[in-house]
Amino acid sequence: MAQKAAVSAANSNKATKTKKSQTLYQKVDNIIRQRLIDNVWKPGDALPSEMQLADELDVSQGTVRKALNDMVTENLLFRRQGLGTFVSEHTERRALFLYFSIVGNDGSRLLPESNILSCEEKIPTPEEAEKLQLNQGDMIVQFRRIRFFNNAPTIVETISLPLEHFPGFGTDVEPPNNLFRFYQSAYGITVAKAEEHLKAVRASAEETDLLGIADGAPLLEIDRIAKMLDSRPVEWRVSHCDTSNYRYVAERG
Amino acid sequence: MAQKAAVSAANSNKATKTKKSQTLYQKVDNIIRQRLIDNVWKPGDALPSEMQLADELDVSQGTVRKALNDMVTENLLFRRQGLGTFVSEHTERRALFLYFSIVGNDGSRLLPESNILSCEEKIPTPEEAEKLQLNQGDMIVQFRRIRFFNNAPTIVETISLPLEHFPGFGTDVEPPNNLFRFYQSAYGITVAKAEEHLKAVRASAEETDLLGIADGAPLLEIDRIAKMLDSRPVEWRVSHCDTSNYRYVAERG
DNA sequence: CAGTGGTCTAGACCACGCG
DNA sequence: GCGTGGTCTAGACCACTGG
Repeated sequence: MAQKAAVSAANSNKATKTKKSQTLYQKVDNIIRQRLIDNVWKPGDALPSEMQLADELDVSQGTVRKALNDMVTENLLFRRQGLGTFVSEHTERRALFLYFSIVGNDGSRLLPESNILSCEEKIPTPEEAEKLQLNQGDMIVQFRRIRFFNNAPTIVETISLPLEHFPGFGTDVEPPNNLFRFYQSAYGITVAKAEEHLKAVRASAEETDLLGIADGAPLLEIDRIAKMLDSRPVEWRVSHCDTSNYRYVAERG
Repeated sequence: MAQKAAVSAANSNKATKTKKSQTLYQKVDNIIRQRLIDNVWKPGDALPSEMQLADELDVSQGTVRKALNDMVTENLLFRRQGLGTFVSEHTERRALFLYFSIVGNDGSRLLPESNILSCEEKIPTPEEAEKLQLNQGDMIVQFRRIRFFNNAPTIVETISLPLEHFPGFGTDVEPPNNLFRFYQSAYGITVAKAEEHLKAVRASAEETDLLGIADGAPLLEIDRIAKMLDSRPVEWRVSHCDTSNYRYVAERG
């Protein structure tokens, strides 16, 4: 029989107060979250059933359910009635709807194709080190690529990664189009959330050339930090988009 | 005694199937939502307690709780332990954090001041009628304003409203800086969500002049439709922002 | 103090997916 | 048929608020 990993050693009615008051379902949440971070359960895997988890952690099914539901709303897990609870994967659809906000003027969604322009390992600039929260001496791998919608060049991207987490990236293998899925399958790194900063900028001479647009045309700059399950930054990406035929969408409220 | 408004007339164990399968808490949700739309409970009001609602609607407290919690995550309601459940208001903070995405380069949040440039009632163009889902013959009120951060002109906005919902707007009274709060207090209209479309555009000659920027400088265009509780559009706003010292922020995932 | 929402439990039945 | 998650109930106790 599996040994019980009770959430709390002493759960008597008026237990001695622990320093940090944390509810039961929060403890359950943290335990499950840690197992995702440790890759105990990998993307695509089914979790044990609610009853099994409740049994193992010595809480009621309702408490497990609340913890799981919270993680479902965070898109870390998803559930299918009659089947089970599963760890989210970075599928094409997920990349398209959760982490890619550029759509056609008619609202159509499509992942653009990519061509790598350059790739190098380098010592980070102070800005890069700060954005990726690097330690002294950490290296990064940085590459630029151009992206096409229906063969029309539309986006120029500069992507920086902490080399520590991505050994051999860009030298042993060609980076694929869907990067987040690749981070997950090749390095076990799951992108859990991202913060985007947007500005309007003038196209550089190089961008003018690459995108085939007028001199000094306006481009939409998307400056994004992507973070892992434990909130550490994993990727810094700056995208410059020609929004003549495309737009960035966001929901508020 | 208040008359019971039971959610379902016949709730026997194996009730005759209704055409649309809807769960109990969804019915409760819809009833409460409709009361918000009908202004039975106004912004700032406290709802009856969970037990009272459960009693009135003839369901358990847990079912009411689930319905209320769903609406809390939608920001329609908020709860304060020991006090009660309340209808959300468009306070300054709400406007700032939920519906205003422009922050300083250092991350500071501040609502800009506004000056009205022009205001008129007019027949909508086909595009305006489509964006606001107007019927034949409906009029709109349209005004332009310029917005300042610390006295620096930064945003030029064009705002269109269906006159039907805003009688006397712009003629009887000067539109204030915080519009959403004004829609709510003066017209009983609550903005519940919004969809934003972003592009990079060149400043027009007029904008160049108003914002004191270089000729043809890039501006961030925010094209937004704001919707009421029942999802009907109430406002179309196009903002052109000088993002030299400010940026638009969004969270993903 | 009484009343509110917040947490937790236990058990029942339903709806779904698969063999 | 069986196991899964989804819904619903009933009741207990806790934590917070205000008078």
